[in-house]
Amino acid sequence: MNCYPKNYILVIAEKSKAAKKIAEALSDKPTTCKKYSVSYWVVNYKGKVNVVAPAAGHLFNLYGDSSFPIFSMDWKPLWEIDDSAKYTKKYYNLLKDLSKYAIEYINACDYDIEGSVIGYMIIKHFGDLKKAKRMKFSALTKQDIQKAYSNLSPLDYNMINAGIARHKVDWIWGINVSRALMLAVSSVTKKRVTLSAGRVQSPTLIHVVENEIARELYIPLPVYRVRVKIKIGNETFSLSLNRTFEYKEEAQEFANKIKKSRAVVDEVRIEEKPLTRPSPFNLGDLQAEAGRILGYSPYYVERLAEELYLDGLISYPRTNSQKIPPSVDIKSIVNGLEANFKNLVGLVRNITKGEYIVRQGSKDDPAHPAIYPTGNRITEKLGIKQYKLFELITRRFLASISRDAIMITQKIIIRFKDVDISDEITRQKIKFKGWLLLYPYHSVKDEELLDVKEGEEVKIESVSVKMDLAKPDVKRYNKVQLLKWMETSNLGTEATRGKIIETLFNRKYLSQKRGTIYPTSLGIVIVEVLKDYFKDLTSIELTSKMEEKLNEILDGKETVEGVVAETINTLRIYLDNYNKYKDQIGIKLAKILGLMKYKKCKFCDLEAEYDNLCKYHYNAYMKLKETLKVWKERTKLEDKDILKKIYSSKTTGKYIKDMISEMM
DNA sequence: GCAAGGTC
Ligand SMILES: [Zn+2]
Repeated sequence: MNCYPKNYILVIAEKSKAAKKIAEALSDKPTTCKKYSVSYWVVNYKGKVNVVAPAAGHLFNLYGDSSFPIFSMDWKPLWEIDDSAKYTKKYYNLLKDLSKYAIEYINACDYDIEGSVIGYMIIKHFGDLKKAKRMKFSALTKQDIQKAYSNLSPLDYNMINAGIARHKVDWIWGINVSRALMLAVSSVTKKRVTLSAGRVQSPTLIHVVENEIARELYIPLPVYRVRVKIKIGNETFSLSLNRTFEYKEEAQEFANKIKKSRAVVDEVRIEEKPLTRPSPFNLGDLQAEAGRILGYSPYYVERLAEELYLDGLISYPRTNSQKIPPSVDIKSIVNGLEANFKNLVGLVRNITKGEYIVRQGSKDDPAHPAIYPTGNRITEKLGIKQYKLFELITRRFLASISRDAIMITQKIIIRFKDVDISDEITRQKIKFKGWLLLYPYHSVKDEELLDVKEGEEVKIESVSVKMDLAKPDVKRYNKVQLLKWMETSNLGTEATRGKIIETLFNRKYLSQKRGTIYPTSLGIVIVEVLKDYFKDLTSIELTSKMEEKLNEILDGKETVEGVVAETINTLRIYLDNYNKYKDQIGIKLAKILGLMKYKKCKFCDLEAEYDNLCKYHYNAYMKLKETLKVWKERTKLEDKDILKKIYSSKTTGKYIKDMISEMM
């Protein structure tokens, strides 16, 4: 068919892969055409000529001049305003050209608010909104696409407006507060530094900072436990009883009672339990597992997965879904994988006898299924890191369609008759390995069961009291754990979480040591400034409130103008206050950036506020004094010995250790 | 130059 027809229906897809799928669903033999080195397709469908052409995500973005504050912005071609998005120019030009001779437009972008904006902007700038329709599909399968094509709706203005409001709210908050921070510094120092704040990045930074401060102020408290060595038949076991005591005397008293008690095997419980196979990956799970197993950072995983997707080896990776719909032909995917993963395919056939049942996860996505291998064989040579990720995705997919493992657990309940206390010994054995063979990245205990019978006598060999230190309930984060926190806090999307974490590193708000994330002094001060002057931006509630507003727009109860006006009003109040304290903020930031002299804390780069200590080290000192009293009461030890014990514990926070080093 | 969101 002619690549330059006239009077056709222009079908706009969000990306090239989707355009191709749509064309193939509408025709068995779509004509592939190319312009500006971008492929598009011409098909005849139900007697009409359709041209299916791709965008590349957003081709338009918000732009405003460099004034401050700034509340007016316009949509501009992305390639004009962002040097790193020059590649969008060819898609822009293609859609502009193809719009000229179209008589109808169909927005066939992903069915979510961003997809609605992407298609709307293209039709608005190049085509005719009065001749536009929306196509709604939830999977890029032939049936879904054909069904969607025959049930076209008018343009979904509520969704478009919700998307536009999202762009504007983020832009207004982000650009203005970022400029406020930078201008505060430059007005005091005449120096330009890049600083930023935003709806997603700022609550994420604050979470790291608050977590870190709590962790570095941690002081373990002593607890006492009773350990019992017992003998059943010829075998000895060591039990650490669950009960904990604050005071050594209490623990000793309890230990004496145990020592005098008789003991017996009260019950032997043997159970068979499935160890459920995992669901297929969504992007967050893939980033978590690739981090845990391969040591890759979340953003790197997203980039590699994108390449595998473009190579045609895996399905679309930026998805939240853990489900694979029945329209996906699992059998032929497994057959296809045989070329590159002969052993794994052999294993999965063996385990399942060729009957594959996907273990569907609970999470879903409006536009895409879970990540799975397409079954295409590797044609171009993959780098080793890419190959490892592909193998991980393949193994996870095969595990998800295989069978649950079966575990046998044995619980031996030991009862100390005279004190009426029970404890247990547990053993577990793998009866059927199932998916564990395909996805061998969990250490699952496989032990022999014990030959112990109910009513058997238990000999108490020895009883002792041991001091333990309580474990902290705050843990430092690595990138993957931070990304998972963002996910559960509903911050960012699949495509942006990894990138936003990298932004916090690029701003030098965060640093990393052996994989563990620490906030820098600059990060800590940025958090202080945001908490004092732009409180809304410090909370994840800004996102949930925004989403409520977007839902109101979706329900037709609110408008873009209303939401934008509300944002501006809130921000204006903050900015009025900011103007009063601008120099103070600038000085505070300039100091930590090394642009002004100041008196540093004896132990860190923050400003000394209490004699020669920053407020965090001062807090550490106060807390240590209080905790010392508790320790003394419980252990009856000398201060010096207590400090030594606290200092030598791995769990003690750094601020606390700094203060102890001062006192010893 | 600065956000967050698409996609490469
Ligand atoms: Zn300090």
